[in-house]
Amino acid sequence: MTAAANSPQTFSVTTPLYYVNGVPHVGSAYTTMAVDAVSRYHRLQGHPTLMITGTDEHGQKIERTAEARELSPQAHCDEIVGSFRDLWKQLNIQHDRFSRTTAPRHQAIVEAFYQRVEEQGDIYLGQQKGFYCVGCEEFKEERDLLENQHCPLHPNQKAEWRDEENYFFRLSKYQTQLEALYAENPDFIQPASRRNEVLSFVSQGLQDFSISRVNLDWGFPVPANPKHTLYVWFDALLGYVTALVDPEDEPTLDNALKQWWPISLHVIGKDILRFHAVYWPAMLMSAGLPMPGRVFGHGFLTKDGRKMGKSQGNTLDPVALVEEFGADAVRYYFLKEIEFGRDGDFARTRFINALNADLANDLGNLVNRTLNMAKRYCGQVVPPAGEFGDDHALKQLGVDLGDRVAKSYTNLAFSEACTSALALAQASNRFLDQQAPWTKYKEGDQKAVEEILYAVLESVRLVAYALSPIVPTISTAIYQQLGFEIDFNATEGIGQTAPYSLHGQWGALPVGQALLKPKPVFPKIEVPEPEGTGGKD
RNA sequence: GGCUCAGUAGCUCAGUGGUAGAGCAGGGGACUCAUAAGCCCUUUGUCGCGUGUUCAAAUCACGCCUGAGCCA
Repeated sequence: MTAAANSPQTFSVTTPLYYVNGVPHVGSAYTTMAVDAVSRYHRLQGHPTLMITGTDEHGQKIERTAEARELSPQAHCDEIVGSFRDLWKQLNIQHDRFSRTTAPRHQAIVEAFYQRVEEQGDIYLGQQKGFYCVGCEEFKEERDLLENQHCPLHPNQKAEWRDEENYFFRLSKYQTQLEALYAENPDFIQPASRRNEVLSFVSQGLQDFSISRVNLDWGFPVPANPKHTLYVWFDALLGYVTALVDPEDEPTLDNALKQWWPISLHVIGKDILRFHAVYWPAMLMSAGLPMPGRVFGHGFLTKDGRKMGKSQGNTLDPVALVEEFGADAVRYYFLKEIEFGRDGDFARTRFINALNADLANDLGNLVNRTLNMAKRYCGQVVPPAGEFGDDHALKQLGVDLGDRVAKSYTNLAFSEACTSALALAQASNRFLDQQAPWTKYKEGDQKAVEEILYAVLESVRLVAYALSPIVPTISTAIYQQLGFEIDFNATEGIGQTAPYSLHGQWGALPVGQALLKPKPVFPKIEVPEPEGTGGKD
């Protein structure tokens, strides 16, 4: 086992590789927005950052879905992959890599990895009997099935009886090592509630799991025996490794691992925790690779308090949502209103309320009123700062905002980051009303007006910067109105043009900088008609 | 069935021994730089139910109810 190749500052992070059974749902968007936000934060810090997303395209379920659509599996996948790419573009996701498990280079990595595991004696041929749910791509215990062998998660599909030869991975061998991993790295699985789940699962004893299927063509053949097709999860997890290979490099394990391994953080939905927190580390142990830094299992989304699902007719289309409200609104709602790690709900009125209150009223209007005053009272340039004591209402909050927010982003506490940033905007509104620069201006106290406006403009800047990983377009609009030529959506160099070490501090706004004409950065969302289906029953 | 977590104002949540808080929504007021916005004030709670421990419990213990999750 080699030492970690990447430096402590390097940050590599993944979303799951999404299963292309259908077009992306809002849960995938949620994970991806969170990963994008934390990646953007690390780029601001100037850390070498690699943000990985992609798609998982093999398995029986894909094969059958494609068949039902009268398409080849590859044609089906290509089409769905397109809809993922489109959505990420609409949501302003800055991924560095998009890993597809059907890529030929992925096969090379999978074979190399398989060989290492096999050389460890961790793969053997065995017999697998049981009911198989194609929906889950998993064998089920009979007691876990409903009547007539229907899977509870896929009640419209009957689990299929299988009695077949499968290759197995010797997971049982790694029980002790896994338990040591969890004990030595208490933060390996987050949040803590998820960690407890995994601990209790592992403590019950680990069984080897099957890593191949017969009667399935859509996947990679098992190298030692092409009659078998590699189990979709075994190949999907390795998509993270494939993603690390530079596009111009040969797809070898060495090339994959040289710069970005180990992955700093895997962000996943809680449904696939076991694969990432148990199977995946064991596979890596077998292959002799260093462990990833963290696995974070976030919560699920509901809509109007109910589970989402096509069969219930209760879905939330992320594409429609972005088209209606824009990327920043969607990003802000999910990252601010839901504590990352817990389950959360989407409700339209709550969505509109939150955005109007925070982005339009507290922040947007603050920017607007302040710039208007700077235009009117200070010749549309950043006025002289004057001297601020440490007891200054805004400076007091502003001086450590950068550090607090940094901590929040590191912990994936996006909601907390937003609340901290917003607190400065709210304090600024209060400050303006207390100081009433419009009155002081009429009284001819120009110096006081300038000091007040500088403090507020600087606060606004700091808030915009702190929120930029979450609402990059709004932050850019604010920054540009403040006279900066900085674009938080620029794909390169943001860590140099707007480094955290400078812009994350109080006082980075240059005196005399020319301001632009104020223009609303986030128009208030008008509610059409309160008519209709209220909470009556 | 076993284990875990949650149940606090209309909504989202904080509060882990000293008789309840925040944000949003709702109501009222003063102001005017502003996206009718911001500011100030403000209504509402058997803190899921019951029993117990304690001078004192939302907070501890036990039981129950409801919801969510894990148990390959």
